[in-house]
Amino acid sequence: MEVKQCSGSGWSNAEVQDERLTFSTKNGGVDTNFVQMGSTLLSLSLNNSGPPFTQMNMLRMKLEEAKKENEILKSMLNQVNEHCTALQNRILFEIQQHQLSSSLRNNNHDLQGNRKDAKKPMLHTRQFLNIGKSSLLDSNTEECASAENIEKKILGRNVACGEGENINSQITSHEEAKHTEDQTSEITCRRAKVSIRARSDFSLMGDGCQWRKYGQKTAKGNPCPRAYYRCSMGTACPVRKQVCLMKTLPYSQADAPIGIGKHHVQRCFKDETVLITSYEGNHNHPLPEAARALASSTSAALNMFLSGSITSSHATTTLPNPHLFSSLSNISSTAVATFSQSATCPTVTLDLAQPLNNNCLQFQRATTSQNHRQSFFPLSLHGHHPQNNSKLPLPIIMLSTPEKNLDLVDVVTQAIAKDPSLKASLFSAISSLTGEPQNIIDDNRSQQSKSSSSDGFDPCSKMPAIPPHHPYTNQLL
DNA sequence: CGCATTTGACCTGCGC
DNA sequence: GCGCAGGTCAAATGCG
Repeated sequence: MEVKQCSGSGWSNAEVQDERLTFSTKNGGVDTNFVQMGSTLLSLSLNNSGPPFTQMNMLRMKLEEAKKENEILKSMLNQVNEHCTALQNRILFEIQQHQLSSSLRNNNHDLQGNRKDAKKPMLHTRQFLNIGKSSLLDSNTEECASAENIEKKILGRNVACGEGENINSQITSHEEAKHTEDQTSEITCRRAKVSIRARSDFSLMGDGCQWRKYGQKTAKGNPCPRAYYRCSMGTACPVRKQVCLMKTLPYSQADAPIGIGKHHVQRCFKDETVLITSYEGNHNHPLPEAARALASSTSAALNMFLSGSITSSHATTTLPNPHLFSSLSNISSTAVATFSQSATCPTVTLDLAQPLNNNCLQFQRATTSQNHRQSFFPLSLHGHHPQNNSKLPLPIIMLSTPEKNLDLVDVVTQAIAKDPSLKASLFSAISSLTGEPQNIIDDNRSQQSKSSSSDGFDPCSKMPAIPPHHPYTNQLL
């Protein structure tokens, strides 16, 4: 018996996968040709032919088994990721629902005293929901009932965005409910916006997605036209992207694209080396690896905003994800995320153009006043003062305040004491992240002591941070 | 010929 | 109510 098919480089994949081999035998001049044998026989035969074949075959079989297991694990991981995202979305909207109902209750109470003032906080929520003309809040006497309707809408949106079309199909029996859900789903997917400021030598910011340009407009007072792109990777993908063009060049004159697809030049008006790209909506299709990382971070940033700061109009934190952003900005490997409640929609601005120290966490907050008073709290990520080798590392205020190099606790305590809204906002944000009420100041100290003793603990973790492997659903790219 | 971009018209929201 | 500005549409155009 001789092994008919065994190439010099080894067994073919097909043969190994089928765990069969093909043999040719000659028995008394009668060629039995190719006989396919089971793996057991094969193993015995190979044992007769020598140890190298047996080991190689065993290794290949193990490799195939590992591959199969890997595939199974991959699919399991994808499922877990999807479920995780669905749960995250559910939590977010439950929080929003809670905040909205609280706000409505407050409004109803305030309306008895001053209706105009009571309308203001609702405006943000309403704008966020984009209820617009069909406002459920127009009637004073119906506000309680309207609150219930809004909550239903939010719940429907929760289901729509968190669990996708499967859940949608479960409630098709109620046509009106489905219509409302579709609307609210669209609302959520379209209204929240993530803007990225990135310093780049290239004319295009490759994000791994395919975009189709559908419009261009020149903004008043800005010589740079703004271009509008629609995601063309999926059918009817709702994601849109807009950029400010430095100049209107034909594609042939533009720099070579980094990613897939073609884009126009897009620059910040004040700084022509800065690209400003705004994303809006959620992809309804799987993303390529290149786009997934950015999508996960932008969605994480937005989740931070939606989960903890929906009632505040402006707040900033830093997203420490150097691997992700290094491809987008050659200056800074951190992103300063600015959360703002604009007139039209909540916006998260990831500023990669700021020349920040990589080891610094910047926390910025502004009041809800029109003046947008801002406080900067850049914190050392590694928890120690660069000029102080204290064995007990404490984050230090290093910049932007007159009280330079004061202990974080002292300065934050002062800042919180001076600004009740900051205190409330911090409390809300931290509570939403940890799921439990917290004493900010006390926990700050305890966390710092924890951080000094635990490996890999990031002082940022008390701030909204990007999960290491955020699923790519709920993307914003 | 098909696809992507361009560009003027149209729509919509907001401020006065 | 009106005008403005931003956003979108869709026919025209260009390119491979």
